[in-house]
Amino acid sequence: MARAFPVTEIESKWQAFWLESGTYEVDNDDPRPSFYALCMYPYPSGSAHQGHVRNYTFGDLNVRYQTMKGHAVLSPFGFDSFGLPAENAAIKTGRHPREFTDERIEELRGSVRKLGAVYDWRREVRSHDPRYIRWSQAIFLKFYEAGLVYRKMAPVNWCPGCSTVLANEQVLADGTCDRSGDIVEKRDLEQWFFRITAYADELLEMLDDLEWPERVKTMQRNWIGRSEGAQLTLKVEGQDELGIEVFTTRPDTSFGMTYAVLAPEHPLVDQLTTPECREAVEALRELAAGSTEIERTSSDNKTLDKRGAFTGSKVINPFNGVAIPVYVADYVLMGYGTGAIMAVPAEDERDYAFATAYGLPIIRTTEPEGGLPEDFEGAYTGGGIKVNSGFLDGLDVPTAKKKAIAWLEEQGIGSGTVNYRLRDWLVSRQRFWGCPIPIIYCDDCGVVPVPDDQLPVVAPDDVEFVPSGQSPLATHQGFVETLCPHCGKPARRESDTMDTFVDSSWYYLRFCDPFSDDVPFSPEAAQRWMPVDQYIGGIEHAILHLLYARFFTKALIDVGFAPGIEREPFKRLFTQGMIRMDGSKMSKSKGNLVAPTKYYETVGADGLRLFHLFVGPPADDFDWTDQTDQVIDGCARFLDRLWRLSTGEHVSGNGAKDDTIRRMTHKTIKKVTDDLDRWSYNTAVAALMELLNAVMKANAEAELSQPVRDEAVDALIQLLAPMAPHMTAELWEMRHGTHVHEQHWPEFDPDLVVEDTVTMVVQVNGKVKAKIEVTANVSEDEAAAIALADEAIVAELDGATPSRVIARPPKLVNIVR
RNA sequence: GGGGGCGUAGCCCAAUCGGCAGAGGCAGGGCGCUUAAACCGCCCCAAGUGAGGGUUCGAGUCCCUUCGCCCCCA
Repeated sequence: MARAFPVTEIESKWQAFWLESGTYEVDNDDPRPSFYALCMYPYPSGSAHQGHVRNYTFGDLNVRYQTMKGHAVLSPFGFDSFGLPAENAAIKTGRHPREFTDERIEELRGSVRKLGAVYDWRREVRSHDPRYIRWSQAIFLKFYEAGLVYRKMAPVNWCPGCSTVLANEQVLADGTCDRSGDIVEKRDLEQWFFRITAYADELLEMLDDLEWPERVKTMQRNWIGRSEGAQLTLKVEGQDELGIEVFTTRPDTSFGMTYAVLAPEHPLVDQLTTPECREAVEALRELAAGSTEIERTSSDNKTLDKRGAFTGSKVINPFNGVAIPVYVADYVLMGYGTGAIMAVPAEDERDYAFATAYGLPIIRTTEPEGGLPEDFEGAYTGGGIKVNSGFLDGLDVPTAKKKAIAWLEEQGIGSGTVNYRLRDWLVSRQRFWGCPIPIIYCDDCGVVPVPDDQLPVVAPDDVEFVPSGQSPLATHQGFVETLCPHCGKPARRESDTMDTFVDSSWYYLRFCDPFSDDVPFSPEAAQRWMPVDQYIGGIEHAILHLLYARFFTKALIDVGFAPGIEREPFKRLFTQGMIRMDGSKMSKSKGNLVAPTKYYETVGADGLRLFHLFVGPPADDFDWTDQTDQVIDGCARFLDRLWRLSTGEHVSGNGAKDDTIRRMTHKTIKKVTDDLDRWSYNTAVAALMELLNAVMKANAEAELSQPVRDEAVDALIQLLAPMAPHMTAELWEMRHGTHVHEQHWPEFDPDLVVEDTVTMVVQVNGKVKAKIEVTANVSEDEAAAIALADEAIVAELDGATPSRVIARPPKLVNIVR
């Protein structure tokens, strides 16, 4: 479409200005009150896509708005530059991931600048930069020293075809490798963990006070999955020294336990399996090894009858002394609780399904008020009164729980415990393109941390990427072979790298001070800027990234790296909606991207930004459709109209609309300010359009005096400045010779936003019968009196006495006949 | 299976604390401008809020049931 002004020229001009002038560079000793605005730093995937545009449009609006409100706004940018795509590309092309990554960083940085988003580029951080790696590794070792990092055996996804370890996202839903199609197996490897469970309670409790979307908090609560219950020992029949530790959230149902289940990986399986049962148990273990956790725990599993096997052993239910069979079943996971359960089919759905499939007895121990219906089938998981439960009979569920736990403790066979679904964070990745774990293995000295003066440990450049191998690090002699820092003898380096979530768990702290090389960040700088005042990103990071980052902040404080900062890193979180196309998420992998580039040429970054702000509530998803381009043109048209009004001739007017327009201008200032504070960008834009329409019309009809017109136009430009920064900068410069983004955010005159008179609606039985102009401060009694005196109302009532009059001055009176 | 979100003019969306269903945009129509068209300017147009029930003087908004789409978790 033809534009009213040279879009590209103006946008380049201002982008260069913002970069060169350093307007958005802030020093740590800036005297203004601070505001930390942060968008989740991106994986450098090349040129920005619409998701980035949306994200950085919201972020930039915050940066510019808060700057105009007088804050020193910390607005950093960086790159989450380690990760699988670069490594896969390296395998495909033979090029080093660094080259590939650096190119994409250049590309993304360039297209972010084209959007007109402003950052303090001096603070740029890249995960793969040795200066960053050095501190990721130092933090790892500090955590190790503090006991927050440890090693243990854990299963990994192993693809026999590729003879390599796969990340979870490389395993397809059907349990096959995304590259070779082979069935992925589980293999045990010695791996590194972060002890995030040590912070489970704090991570749960501190959620309450965060200004985050409720659903994100709910997701985190569910992920942590705190449950109170009991742990108890079930003694093996005939082998008194042997017992199975089980965890249950329902100790009150113990009298209903009719069998016990071990996870297939449980260490006691071998000992408890009798020779005649061995074959079936082994078959089941193989089945489980080849299944995903989702398959194993899915409750709509139709093949339950094939998913369990009797071990041949029995254990004693300590509550009633009954011997019950021990099964192995894959619906019990080794990672949850103790890896073994007491099964109560009457009161647990999966136990019920299993018991039904295997013909195991079902004993009900809870009766709801009024009893269960005759024909009730399935598990009853609600509350009620205990029955068939010995000394618990007649108690309600919570009381019975307490009493059962007390009894277990008395008997010395169990205790009340808290269990979490949250597990320790496995950070080992058998990958090349990640932050190397700074550990050396020595035959004599064991596990030895790399000394601080030898950090960073950086992956070598002279590696070959072959399609079907392990990480090139593991086979690179120059890397792996080293000397023990303790005894000086030959030793081996750890060749695993860290999960990239480690990098993204502290980058927001490094942004506070990316200049220091003797500390990860100076405590003073972190104290100055933290916590992040507004964090913006996608809902897909609702659980892992945000949980890990919260854990890191707390742990960094506790190990002494970040004294004096708040324990929660992100005070306010906003999660933007997804962009969908043809019903699915717009993404590179779906191949349904609509590149932003073409819009820069036509409607400009300003037009595209305005579209993203205007199309709907920022938190909602929206569909990119055939009509979208027309809506984008509509946004550009609005900018054109403002340009014309601002640069066009003032029609010498009689001032007839002066009062109306002045009031409207000030109301718009109030409305837009309120809307920006509550993330209602779509309505803020609509309010600006409304004002512009009114001003243009009044101006065209010669009803405005120059000062009123100028006041309105200036307000429009200032209010629009955080949304369409280039054009507003140009217009303001033309009008005032100064920079609009350095102006203070406009303030409204309170006298001009309140109306003297209001239209009061009078209803009879809820139906509008009259509209009367009243003074805005009319009292309840006056409003009722005015309403009842109205001609139309008198006629409507026809002499009848109203049974009720509800007055809500000054807007409404409802008369009930 | 569990948790959450969204259903309002042909389309995208407003209605902030329960008070006149309509702010804004797109599409469409009309008029003006034009030799003509585009652009531009002005005007017009339309739903009773997915469905059913309840609470209330009053429900798009609160509660229950139900349908559809989407997201997260299992």
